[in-house]
Amino acid sequence: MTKSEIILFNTLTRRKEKFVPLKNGEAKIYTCGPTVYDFAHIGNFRTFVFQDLLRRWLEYCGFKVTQVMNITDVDDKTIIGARKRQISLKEYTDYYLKAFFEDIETLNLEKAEFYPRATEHIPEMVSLVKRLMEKGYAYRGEDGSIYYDISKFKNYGKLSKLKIEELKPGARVKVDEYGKEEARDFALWKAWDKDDGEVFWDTEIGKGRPGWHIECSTMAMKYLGETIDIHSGGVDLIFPHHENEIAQSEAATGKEFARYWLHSEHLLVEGKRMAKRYGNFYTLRDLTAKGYDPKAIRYLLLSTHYRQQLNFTFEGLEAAKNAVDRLKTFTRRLLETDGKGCGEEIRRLMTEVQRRFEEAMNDDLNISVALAALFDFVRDVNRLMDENRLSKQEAEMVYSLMMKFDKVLGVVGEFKTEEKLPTEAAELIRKREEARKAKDWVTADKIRAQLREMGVIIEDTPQGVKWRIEKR
RNA sequence: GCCGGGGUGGCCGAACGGUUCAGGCGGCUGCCUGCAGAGCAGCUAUAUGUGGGUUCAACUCCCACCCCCGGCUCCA
Repeated sequence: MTKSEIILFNTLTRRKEKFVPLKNGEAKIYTCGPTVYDFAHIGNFRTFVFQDLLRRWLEYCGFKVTQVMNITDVDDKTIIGARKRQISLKEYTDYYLKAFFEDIETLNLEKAEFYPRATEHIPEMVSLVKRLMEKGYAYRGEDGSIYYDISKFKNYGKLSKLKIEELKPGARVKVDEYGKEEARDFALWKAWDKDDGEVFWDTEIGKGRPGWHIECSTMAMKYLGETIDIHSGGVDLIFPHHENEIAQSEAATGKEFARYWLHSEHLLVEGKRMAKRYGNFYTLRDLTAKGYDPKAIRYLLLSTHYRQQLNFTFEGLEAAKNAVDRLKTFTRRLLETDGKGCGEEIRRLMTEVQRRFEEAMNDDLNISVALAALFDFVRDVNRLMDENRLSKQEAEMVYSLMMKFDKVLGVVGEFKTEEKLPTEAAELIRKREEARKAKDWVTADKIRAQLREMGVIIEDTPQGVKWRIEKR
């Protein structure tokens, strides 16, 4: 574990706080996941990548992380979607859930320990709703739905810093649409109506389906306990979603629900809010289909501090790709290095970069500063290699360090040194060398182009010709 | 209307009351190279939305204004 401590910005207090987990050395985190009604878009992934970075940083620091990411597979959008396609809710959400898991892998997100689905936790939700009714926090509305009476929860608004009284005149509050007593109350359990079709559960509290917020309270407590260390999601979830989760959970248990609340800012695309009507709405698949490298996308989403709005542009994506290439090229070069050795200097540089990287990340995941430290290091070590002053053994140490950093960043990946060169490529390289010896540059360049077509990249260096296979 | 966040070089993006404005990307020049690639070195004019103020010193603090983004029960 790193000696210095992790500082995180807690939305609850609106200040940076030292992270002290409930249980020494363990971090229990709940990260709000996707509603599986469509392919997730890059805005969603900005948040998921942030949550991944958080998780990886905690692990780097030696914490045993238990992460829960919920899967919302029953709500208005999923029900409507399934109905449009005339398939069951499960069939519909399974499809998008599978796609989500594929996307997670594409973006190199570490797997959470649990991905609970709302529909698989109905009994637990029902019992939480019952508990809230027994304690007098919930009531049944005229329509048969069960609502949470926010006036009963004295701390309502503590996360979003909204005052109940000021919620009322809000322009977007639809009054009297349902059978709630107060427009601001929210549904714990929605009574079945004909638009729900076959989607309902017959339970002790009636025929219907759960409200949105109850799943998170229920599943967080089931897998992580009544008080969790960190809860996170996009800023848009602060209100009402997270506020309501607090109200439900804390009313039921009388205990603090989550100690640290972390929220990531939104992503803009070309300076604008991402929306289908602006034509700037992208899923991960849209981008990979255009040929963009997932590692570059990950880097771009990662490289801006999570509490800063991130402006996603194709120019930026191009830049991200080049930055990732620089790290990759550097790391690969380490494997081929066999110089004289520089002794103390490399140790000093390694100590320095680790110190800077860790200090930056510990400060509320200040990734920009951490990356700056990393790139400084890359430049310094490149210079050592240029001067033939890095030994094989030293290069191996640096390579291990790069892998350690990449365990956090997830953009470089391992290099396989013993990739097989196809025999025909080997033959071409031999021919090209002959041509070069004879200073027949035309033939040499032709063969180089030919190899490139085959996906074999040739580089002439003072140490002889080097090749690598570039998969596409 | 109420409440937040932000405006930094060609682009992205840190920092902070005071050493060179970090780092990345792009462009240019040089070194290396048959060329290319990679790398290194240097350059990219007086950067911090505007106008005031505080201070020996402000991008950093204060005031006003302009603009952008967001929250105020769909939303990552």
